[in-house]
Amino acid sequence: MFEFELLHVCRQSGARRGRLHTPHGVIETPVFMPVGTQASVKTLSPDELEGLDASIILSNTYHLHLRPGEDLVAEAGGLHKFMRWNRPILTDSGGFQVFSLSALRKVREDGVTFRSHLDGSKHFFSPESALAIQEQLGADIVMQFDECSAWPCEREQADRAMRRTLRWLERSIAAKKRPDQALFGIVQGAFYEDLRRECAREMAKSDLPGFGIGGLSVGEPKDIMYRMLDVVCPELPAGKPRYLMGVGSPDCLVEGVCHGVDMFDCVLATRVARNGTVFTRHGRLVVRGAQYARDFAPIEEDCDCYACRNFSRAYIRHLLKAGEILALRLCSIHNLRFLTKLMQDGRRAIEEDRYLDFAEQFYAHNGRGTW
RNA sequence: GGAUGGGUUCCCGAGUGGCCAAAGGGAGCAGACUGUAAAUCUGCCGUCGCAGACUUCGGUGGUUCGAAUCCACCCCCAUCCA
Repeated sequence: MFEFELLHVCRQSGARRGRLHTPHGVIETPVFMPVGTQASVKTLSPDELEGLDASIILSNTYHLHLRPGEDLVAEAGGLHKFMRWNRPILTDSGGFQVFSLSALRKVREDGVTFRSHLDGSKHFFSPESALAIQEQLGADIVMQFDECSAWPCEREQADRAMRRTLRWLERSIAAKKRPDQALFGIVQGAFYEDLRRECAREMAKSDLPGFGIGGLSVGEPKDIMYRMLDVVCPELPAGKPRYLMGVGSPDCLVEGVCHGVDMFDCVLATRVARNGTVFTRHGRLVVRGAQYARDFAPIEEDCDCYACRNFSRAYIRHLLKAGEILALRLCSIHNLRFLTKLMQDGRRAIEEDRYLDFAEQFYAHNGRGTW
């Protein structure tokens, strides 16, 4: 029901080309997964996402638990049916929300007590409850409840969070009931190579269908993130997918693939889109900027997305300035298409053993580390 | 023609003797954004500039140590009455 095929490893770069089989269809990897936190990729319909070649999307345990609640989603027939998305879904466990809403939480061994950002009410998440919620939601891939640490992070704290995450993984495995869902562990260890290595090595002992790499892209320099990937990936079984959580920008995706990553998700594309910035092969373009007021060219001349095939920068800028919702949709469509296309092109480059060339060509135009 | 209320920095609008280059919005410009508390947030927003200086609150003149604020006249605007 759930299977990962490692189809090819690029002889030039070591980048991996794979295929992930899930109950709701096949995912070609490397893949970028759009984020639909509250059972919706902001501003877009499922039809539009399919048109963008999104093969899997994310949703979120924490947010859906608070609203509308997993019982309601289950009553609706599960998340796929509820949001009318028939392709695969991955739900994040809420570990990251606990991390990013740190002011409202208290972490202990049994789990985390936190306050809802919506109404201040008190809630408790444990590895078992986070998994139980995800089983009710019914995603194809579910993530373990983990403890994410910050940048920078004291070694002692990083060590504690990493070991706790390992223990929480064991509890998640023990609590898991649905055989049709794939449970991914999440490698932690902050920015300490030995902690990362140890965590990955320990996790690799569990026969998991895939592995998340968490706690990265939380403010550290990119080189440090890449070094962590180089430490972690060799420890993970080659035949299982690796998911770099919360990443990222176009350059991070290109580079992440070089370091052995198969799956990515990030809100950046859709968030910056709503704030008037679009991705292009020549770097980011703040289409909201005054310099585009009379620019009647599309965002990207040869982009096949709906926004680029039909509208000019000047028009989109006008919509942005005027506060029209269409602007947010057009920019989101473009940015997501940019990333899915980037992955499509990357997959072909891997198959043809020229991914390094592909990456270098990308950097030549896009700049390295501009995001 | 008469009565009343008004004219403030791009717009709206507060300010009725010094703490005013002038509140607050809006618009504009720029920046941020990486497992989404985000159609959000931050900064700038009279001119030149390091300090600081200079010009500004319909116009002109006056009172005062000092005026966007008080007085006189004038010009506009709104509403009402003829």
